[in-house]
Amino acid sequence: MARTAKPGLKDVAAHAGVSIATVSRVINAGPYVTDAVRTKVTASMQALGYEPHALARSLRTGQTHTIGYVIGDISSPLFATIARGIDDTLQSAGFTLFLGNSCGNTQHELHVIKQLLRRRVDGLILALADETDPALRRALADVQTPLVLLDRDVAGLKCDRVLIDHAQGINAAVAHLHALGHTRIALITVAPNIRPGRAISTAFSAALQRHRLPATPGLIAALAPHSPQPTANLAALVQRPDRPTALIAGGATITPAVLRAVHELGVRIPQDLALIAYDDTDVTALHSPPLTVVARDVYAIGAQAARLLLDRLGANAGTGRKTITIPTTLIVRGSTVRKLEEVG
Amino acid sequence: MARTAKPGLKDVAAHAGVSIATVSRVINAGPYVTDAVRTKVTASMQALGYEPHALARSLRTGQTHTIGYVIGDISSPLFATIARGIDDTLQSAGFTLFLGNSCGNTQHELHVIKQLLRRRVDGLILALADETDPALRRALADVQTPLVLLDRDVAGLKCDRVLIDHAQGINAAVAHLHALGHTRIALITVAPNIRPGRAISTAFSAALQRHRLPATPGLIAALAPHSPQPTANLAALVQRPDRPTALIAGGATITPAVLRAVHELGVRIPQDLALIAYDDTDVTALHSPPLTVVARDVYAIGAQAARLLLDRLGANAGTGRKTITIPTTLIVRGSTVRKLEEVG
DNA sequence: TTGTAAGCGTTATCAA
DNA sequence: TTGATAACGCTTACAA
Repeated sequence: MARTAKPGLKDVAAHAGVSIATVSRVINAGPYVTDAVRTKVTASMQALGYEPHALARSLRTGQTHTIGYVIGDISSPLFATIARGIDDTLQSAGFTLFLGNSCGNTQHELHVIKQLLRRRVDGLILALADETDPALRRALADVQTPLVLLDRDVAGLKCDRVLIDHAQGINAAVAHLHALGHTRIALITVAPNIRPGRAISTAFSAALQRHRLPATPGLIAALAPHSPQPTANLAALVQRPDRPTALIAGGATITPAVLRAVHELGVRIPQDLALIAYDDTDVTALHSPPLTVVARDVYAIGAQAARLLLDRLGANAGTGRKTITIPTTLIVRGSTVRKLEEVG
Repeated sequence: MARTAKPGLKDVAAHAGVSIATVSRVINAGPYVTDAVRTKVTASMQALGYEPHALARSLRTGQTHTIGYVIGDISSPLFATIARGIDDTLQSAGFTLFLGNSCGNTQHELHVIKQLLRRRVDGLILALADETDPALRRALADVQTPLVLLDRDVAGLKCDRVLIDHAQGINAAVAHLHALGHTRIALITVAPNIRPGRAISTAFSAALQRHRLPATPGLIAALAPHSPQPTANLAALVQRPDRPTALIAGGATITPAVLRAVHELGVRIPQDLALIAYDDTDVTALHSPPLTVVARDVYAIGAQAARLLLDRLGANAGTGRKTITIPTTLIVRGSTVRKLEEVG
């Protein structure tokens, strides 16, 4: 009984005693099909366990109903939530998600993107590892497939984007720390070759200025992802004669690294150092003390990106790039304010 | 200059002044091609920016060089690491990963699996949300595509598997606690409708017996993923007259939930309760105190699963199901043993 | 309302 | 060593 090859349209047609065109019409809910024929064909499909061949269909129609999502660092705490946002939105539109991990390597990233394009994904959602890479920028410029960038800014590339309003959260963070009396505030954030690194640094400097706080040189550090440096960085910061009394860990991947450094060096939070981290995750929420964080609706990042793509693929395509901005907010917790029992 | 449609074999052939068959041979490094022709064709491909159409190729060859990875809970801390293990292994073999998230819903899971099969993935790696579901089991039985199960046990399904040796870690955990003088040990783990839930419960009971410890009823609780119950469960445990002095949180998704409950209830670790959690993640390592954990090589789970699949797809296919077992080890940290300064 | 047949971009078989 | 040509499984004019 075991059929070796999966049944095709032809087999169903033969079984039902109709032409393959008719079967195709039934499958695609096409017009001009008698109810009698429809039920007969449906029965045959069931009987044979027919499953449509998506590849053949795509070859014919030019649409794959797939979206590629490429991220530099799949172990980022944000990744899963963004992916869920994308996936949920896509599923409801009948699209399937294709995942690509570039391991932070731009060359590899380029390879993955190329692979996805060969599979003719209908769209691409990208969180590039390095938006400044010339080869990557050249390659992206040629891409005809709709693109959505996640908090990235590729010079000269016209495409939809979902951006994070880092300034909002960083402003609130600096204001909060200033209000608590901190004047020497340090920042450790990601490298400036992706937008978050630049946006956060810029926003931080601007905020200091606005609060008339000194922008002490050396109090801003930019890190490569998964850098082992936080310990060294933090050690250097803590040993300065004008040691900062507060630190902002600017980036979801930066946060665990900084926390490890904090533990290794025995720095007490918030007594020795007030700490504001990025993103409301298990790591920040379950920390002792719970961390004050700059938070954002991570799920929405994915959902909005998917929506942008679906919009562009739809009939209401529209022209011109669209940009969606996700706000950030400050959630105050114990890492910046001592608990009552500790104060008393 | 902007070509609307991507160039195909035909265009390259015309540009190079050869037949499409020759171009195809060049692309596939086929035999019987003059160097002169090869360079000429290669030049044409470059000039036109030719990219092979993976779908058309797959339709012809019957191979997609894609693997589907379906997981019940994409926000599990294990997911990313497993995916990296799979991806790294696949990449080197020229395969691309297709991601499917079922959100813990079996019906949705079935849909996702069907989608992937329609896209003709060459293999499927599954971490099912509920291995006991009859509809799912029936569907899987019909699948001709190679399958690899991740720590799941579907009755009657013959396929390769990567299993976790939970007994090893749980034994070590119970032995460790017993050695510290604990006699009333509780377990909170995942539901028994997936293998980890059953394996962990069974191993736990067996370990208690081996250590001649009482298997007090009510000290074992099984939870649905993302259940809000841990607080209630833990509260109930802590209020018992014979309250346990130690708790094992059996499952990577269980751990954060239990920690939240611990914090909410103000239970002190390890003074009020010794705690052993699952998996060496940021959450467990950065906790205060750092958690004693049952750990496993999570990356290897993915890597081995991918390897099983590649082996089965290769010429050396072999027959009979293969099972790879990943060991678990106990990493002792502060959540079961007080730090010196706290003791002194 | 249904059937016939062309073609989507490849690979692979056969001749030349 | 190369070229014509038939599939792969499907959708879609166009014919009937």
